[in-house]
Amino acid sequence: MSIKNREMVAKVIIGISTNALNRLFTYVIPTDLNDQVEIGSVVLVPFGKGNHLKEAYVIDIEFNEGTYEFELKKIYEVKENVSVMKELLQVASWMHNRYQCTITSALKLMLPRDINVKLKTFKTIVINKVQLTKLKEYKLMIIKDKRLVKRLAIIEFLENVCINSDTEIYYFVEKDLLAWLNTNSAMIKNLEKLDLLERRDEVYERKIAILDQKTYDEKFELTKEQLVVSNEITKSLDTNKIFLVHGVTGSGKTEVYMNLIKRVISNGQKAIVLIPEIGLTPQMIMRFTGRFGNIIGVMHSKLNLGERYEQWQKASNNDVKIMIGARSAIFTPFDNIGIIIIDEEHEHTYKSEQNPKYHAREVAIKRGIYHNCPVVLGSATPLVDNYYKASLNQYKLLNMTKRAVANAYKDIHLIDMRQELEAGNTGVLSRELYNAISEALLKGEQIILFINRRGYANSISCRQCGFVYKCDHCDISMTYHKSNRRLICHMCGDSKPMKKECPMCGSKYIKGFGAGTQKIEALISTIFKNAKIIRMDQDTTSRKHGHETILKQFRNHEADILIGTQMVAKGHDFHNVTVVGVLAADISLNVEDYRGAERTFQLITQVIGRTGRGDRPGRAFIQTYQPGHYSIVHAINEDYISFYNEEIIFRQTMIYPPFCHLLCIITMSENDYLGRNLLDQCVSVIKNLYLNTEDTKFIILGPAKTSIGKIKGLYRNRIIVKGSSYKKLTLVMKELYNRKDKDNNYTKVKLSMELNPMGFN
DNA sequence: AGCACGCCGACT
DNA sequence: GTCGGCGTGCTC
Repeated sequence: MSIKNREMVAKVIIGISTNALNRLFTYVIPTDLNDQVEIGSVVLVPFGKGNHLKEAYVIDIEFNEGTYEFELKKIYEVKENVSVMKELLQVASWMHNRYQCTITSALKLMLPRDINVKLKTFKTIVINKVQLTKLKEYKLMIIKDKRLVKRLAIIEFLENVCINSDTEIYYFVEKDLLAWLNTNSAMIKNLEKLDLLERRDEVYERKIAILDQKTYDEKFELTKEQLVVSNEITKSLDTNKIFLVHGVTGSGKTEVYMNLIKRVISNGQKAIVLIPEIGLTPQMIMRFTGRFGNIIGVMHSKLNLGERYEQWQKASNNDVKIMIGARSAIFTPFDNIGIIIIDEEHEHTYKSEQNPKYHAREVAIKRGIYHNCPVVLGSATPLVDNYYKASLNQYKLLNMTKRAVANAYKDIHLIDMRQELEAGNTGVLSRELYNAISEALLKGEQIILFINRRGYANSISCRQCGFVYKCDHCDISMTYHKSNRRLICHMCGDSKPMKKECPMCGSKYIKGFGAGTQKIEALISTIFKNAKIIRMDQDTTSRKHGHETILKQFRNHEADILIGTQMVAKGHDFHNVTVVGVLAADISLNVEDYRGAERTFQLITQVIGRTGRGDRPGRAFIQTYQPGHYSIVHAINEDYISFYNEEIIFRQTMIYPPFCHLLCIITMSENDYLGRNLLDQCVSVIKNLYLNTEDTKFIILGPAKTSIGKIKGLYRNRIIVKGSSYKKLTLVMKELYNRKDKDNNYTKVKLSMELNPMGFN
């Protein structure tokens, strides 16, 4: 028998994301599908007792050696138009190891969500030169026939348009034509029978609104500083170096990105640009489309299935060469990537909160190695971890310290809320901020107020002296629990009693921060009764164009005061805003997370970056009970490096990342005791594990309740394992998952593990 | 994810 | 006896 005739089999992964199925299954490739099945193909296979057709992904193809103890089933169908590139198959397998996710769940990120979406088509009328001539002759034939007036009208219409067009072939959208002439398609069909025109199904291109909006900015010339940074990266375009661009707000990082991409494109390569959330940065995309036109694609969570499919296809077919998108755009099916850019790299949105809990930066670096292209991380407030890597020369640090465009004067006020209390002001607004708002309202100017609720927890602090209850071991704010009137550390589980007086100054003004955006909105509206107030938070922006609607209303001055969470602080320019305020900087500072100082620094830096952008001077007011805290002081002085120097010492002394990796293990269970018990088991396993060696010892914190102790009837408990080796911690994860799977005492307990999570809720 | 098998309690 | 609850195990 010749090799040609030997039967082939495909090794596939079934498209069901579960541990038990995270392995290869073998299917015969029917000879008639031989040409279609390739590595990376998406196929349908009969699976299980019921032989239900399931989606599967072809990982490998080999000859059928016939060494199977069971009868192989056959591949039923091959999906056209979709497949996974070989490089991305590798990425999926790498993700399985790194994040302990199923290969299927990783592969699903690399395919359009519903691969069955058909490209939408619509009837198009096509007329060529020959047909046009015939059409004219036909018109003369029927011109006197009174029964054919309608037909004549159509012909005249078509003819007129053709005369005014200078192409060889003429296209008309049938439904538009019918609407114009108030008729139906029967007439057109008759003309088709006479071969005077042709009706075709043309692919309908979904218009993605954002791609139609263009900003043509004249400024192509780079400033000296932009040029230095751009040249530095250009030198390394054929390496997989990682760059950290630390550029102050307004230093023009986008211009540098566009310059680099221009080079990459002219080399015949492609580019991926990640931004935190499309809804927040439409201007960025508009600038890109203005500069690069129709080779831009977008990919983000608010596109519908059809839109996603089309963008994916365009990337796959080389119709677009630059993909701008949120986290998932890192999986764009590009071959020959020349650069990957991650803007605002410090943003938490780059880490997925669902399985697979991947970090887009890590995937970017992985892809960068394959494509031998640079990865550029940009931020005004780099993640401490990444700045540390730059200090070790693992990343190449590039600085942009100058604003590209001169700014209006800005005026920053740090307000000590303890003094407000001393003066008898117990409200949410300091006198200074109140006055500033009143003045601005009188002048018809606008105000933005931030309430930084993210990561909010019921921390307890003294409004007279600024004291905050912190854990003695973890140096992190403790959380007050009403049930037993104790303060608990959600890192390690240690607790202490809550006293009625401040242990520092003895005052009675010791309590928690409570107000969310809604409550603040109500309070502010009673203070400024005549002002129109608009709120922007997760509740008000969940709809498809939620962000844009609210921001547009505010830009059109349909409201005087905008109250919002951190999302408001992102790159928006409101030229009529002259007052911005952070109502309680302490909320983000006193979170039960070691990143509280970092988040506070980021927030204040962003808020300050928003002021003085127009031609009017801007004023920023930062209210806090801890005006001496290094994150606040350095943010006010716009001094990242001093902040970093203090923060890195805190991380080092307390052993937090980047000086360790954190493995966060959570159990969720109807039975609180059972969940906690499983964690106790985990602790003893980890302590005795062969991986727990003297030189890289694990530090185990907890078990402790999570900050929200019970969600949907399930009690949540947690341990945190600190370790120096990422690899070892993934092996711990694997070991614990395996043991739990085998032990049927805990089938009712859900176990969830994540390495280096962005938050601790 | 499904589906079958099998073990147990409850019931015509 | 048998019906049906769900816990357990397997899927090329």
